[in-house]
Amino acid sequence: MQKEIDLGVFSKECRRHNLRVTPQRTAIFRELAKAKSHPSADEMFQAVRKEFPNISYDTVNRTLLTFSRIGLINLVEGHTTPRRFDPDLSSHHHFHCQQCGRIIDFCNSDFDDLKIPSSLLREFDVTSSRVVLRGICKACSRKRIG
Amino acid sequence: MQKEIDLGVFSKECRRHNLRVTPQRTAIFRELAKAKSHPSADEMFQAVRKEFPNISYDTVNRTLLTFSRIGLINLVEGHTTPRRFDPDLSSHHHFHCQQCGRIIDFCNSDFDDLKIPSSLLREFDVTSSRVVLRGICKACSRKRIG
DNA sequence: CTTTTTGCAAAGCGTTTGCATTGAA
DNA sequence: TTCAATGCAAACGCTTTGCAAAAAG
Repeated sequence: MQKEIDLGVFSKECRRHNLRVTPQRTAIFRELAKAKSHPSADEMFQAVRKEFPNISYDTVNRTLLTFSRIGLINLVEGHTTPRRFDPDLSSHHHFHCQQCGRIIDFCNSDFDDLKIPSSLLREFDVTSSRVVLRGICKACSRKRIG
Repeated sequence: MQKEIDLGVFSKECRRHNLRVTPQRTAIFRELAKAKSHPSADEMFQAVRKEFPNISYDTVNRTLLTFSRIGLINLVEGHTTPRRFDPDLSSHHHFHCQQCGRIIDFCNSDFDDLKIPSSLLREFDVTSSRVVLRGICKACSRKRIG
């Protein structure tokens, strides 16, 4: 089940975004293909380091941010710091702006009533569900054009 | 549109969880009712401080964590630190365990095909959607019983 | 040769900890 | 009177910054 590593796609994407193909970036890209579900920058650093002992944490962290910026990987939403608290306990959904980071609430009754498959209910004790959309908010897309 | 403040519910919930009703907690609870969408601990600190000048950041932060633990408020998922990266670009969904913090991937084709209302598409430039479930994972619920 | 990228070290930001003091029940 | 909650200050974890040296194109 090992993901196939396509270095051609990698260097093409780099060129498309005017990024240089360095040994460090290549090593990080290779390691991502082997990565377990949702690695942190530090986990990636520890892994890449084995193949590339002189690489710095910094380069790994910056490269991961670069890769997520150009869409080679994604950032995963989580309940981490700086924490945001939500006093609104009623059912609602979230739009995350990839540009400004804002999280905007919206309501949608279809999304409130999602049927959670029984296979999932057997595996998890589910207490809530939410639809999370990502993209660019109105304010940011105006800035891009203007 | 000001949310109604029910201090009765508040003190009942505190008693139910063996938490003492202190002036600090009451002030924070009051302020939460006025809060704009997703305040951070520091934003809450700045707000509560105006009514309660001697309160410490610490108390505000700890109290917010306590409130979210007993379900008086929620934590909001976001793309914050420590960051987690996802090399899997194919459509999938997430289960967040509230106990251990793990994020578990699952696939579900119904969730892949959610119809995003055109009212939302007019407001946002949506690039991806995901269902995020919260609850307790199998491993953690075994620990609770055993 | 030019411009990006790298590695390092220091700074930064928000959170957490340990502990003595205070105060709710 | 007891035990939880508070406030403070220091420690901590992870990220970011500034910059000189190295390397890609």
